[in-house]
Amino acid sequence: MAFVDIRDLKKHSGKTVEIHGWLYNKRGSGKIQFLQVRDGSGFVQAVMGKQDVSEAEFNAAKAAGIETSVEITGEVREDARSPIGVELTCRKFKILGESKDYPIQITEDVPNIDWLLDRRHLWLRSKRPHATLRIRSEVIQAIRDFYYNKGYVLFDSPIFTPASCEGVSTLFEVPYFDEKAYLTQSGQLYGESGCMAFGKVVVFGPTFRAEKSKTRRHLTEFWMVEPEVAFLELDGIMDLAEEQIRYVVTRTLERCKEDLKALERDTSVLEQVTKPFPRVSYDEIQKLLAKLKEEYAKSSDPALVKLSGDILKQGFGDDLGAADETAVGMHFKQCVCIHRYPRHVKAFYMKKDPVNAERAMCVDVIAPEGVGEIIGGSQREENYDELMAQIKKHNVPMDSIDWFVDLRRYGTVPHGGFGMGVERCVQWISGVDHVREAIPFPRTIYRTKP
RNA sequence: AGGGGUGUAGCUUAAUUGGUAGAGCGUCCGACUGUUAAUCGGAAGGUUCUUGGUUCGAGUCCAAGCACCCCUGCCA
Repeated sequence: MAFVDIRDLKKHSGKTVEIHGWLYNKRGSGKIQFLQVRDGSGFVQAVMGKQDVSEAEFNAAKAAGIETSVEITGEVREDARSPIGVELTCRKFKILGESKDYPIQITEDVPNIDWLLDRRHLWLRSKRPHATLRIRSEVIQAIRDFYYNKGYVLFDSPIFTPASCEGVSTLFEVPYFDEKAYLTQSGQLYGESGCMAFGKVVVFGPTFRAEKSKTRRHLTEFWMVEPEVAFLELDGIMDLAEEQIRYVVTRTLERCKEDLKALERDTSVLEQVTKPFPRVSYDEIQKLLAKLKEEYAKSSDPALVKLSGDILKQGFGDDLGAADETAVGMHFKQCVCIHRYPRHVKAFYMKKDPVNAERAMCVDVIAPEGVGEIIGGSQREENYDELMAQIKKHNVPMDSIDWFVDLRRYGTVPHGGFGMGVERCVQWISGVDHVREAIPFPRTIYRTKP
């Protein structure tokens, strides 16, 4: 007899089937045992009456601890009390692997996240990480399908790189035979060479940042999707970013209903993703923020008054701060594209705005609900002389980037792309508080284990 | 890197002015044939983060250290 996935049990109503899995929870008496079994596809209750099985089987079930792995044969029976509509009447029960004193309990008193992350290899079995990581899986598959269906070539960039792509951020240095290498912090420069060969490429892989960030938005190792397209200019880049986010969110809403429900995610803001994203320039956003700052200062809500104090802290001409992004998200209640930031706060490879030399042809997509920046992108500087000037200005070491400059020497064209942080996207969609819940084994400044 | 905070049983936590470290959950034992985070009865479980100091007496006060969390900055 073949094992049946718990999610498919309803199709076998009235029949005798075999399932295997782990005891998620159980309760019972001297005469009946209620065994909650999970197999990764779903949860079902197997009901074991004392007369249904041998005495040895009954006693084994009674003594089994949480997370014992089991094989159960039983009849699938419809029951209105079951959350999945069916139960199993247990006929045979076999223990595959014992489990005593399982450390993680099902409880209202949620242990702190650090304690749980120390046991992440086990915590993965619990409902909350299970739902979050299923959403992650769907998000990643949606991203891959989106680009595949649009004819993009999947273009893998190297993990070992010679030096900084952006010049400023801290890189992880690793010994590389007799030399030094660095773990990539972006595949973009390689993506740019890819798009000159294939037109439309997408880089999708892990990236590493050695910044000592200690916030709920940062990881030292995270996954990034980076499309790069030849002949695409800033408006087209915003179109692509918007279309991609819309596709990923609507598809996850459709296909992960149960997981979102398990996480008690209010999806009303996510559903706004079908509307066009407001596109606001940096200069316009400054005016809006000044207005919001004034408005929030008068609020009776102390949280808004505090936020008001933090808005526009950075001053005009500087990058936006976290409070600014929160205020923008609160105002629009959906994703917003902010474009044409001051050039001096952005990376060297971004194209100068032909209308205002102080501005860069770039765009950040800010997600609402306090998640902040999930996409950063730009049209790239395609002019050789302009690019060289920027490289010098930013002190990018020429000997590690000379190959990149070749792209402007041999048939340069307008082009651009963006990077989206997969974990931040998953964090937003699933509504989990911390980006570390959005990846199976998070790496942060103080955590490389398990 | 800067600012703020926390550390008591496996987990969540209480402990008045410095005066016997207590509870809920989990675990173990027992009861219960319809429980859904079951219920009821009982038991075990503590170097109060570490070291030093003040005191008749320290979970509580002081100092140093360790660990982690949150926020800011950097970014995705």
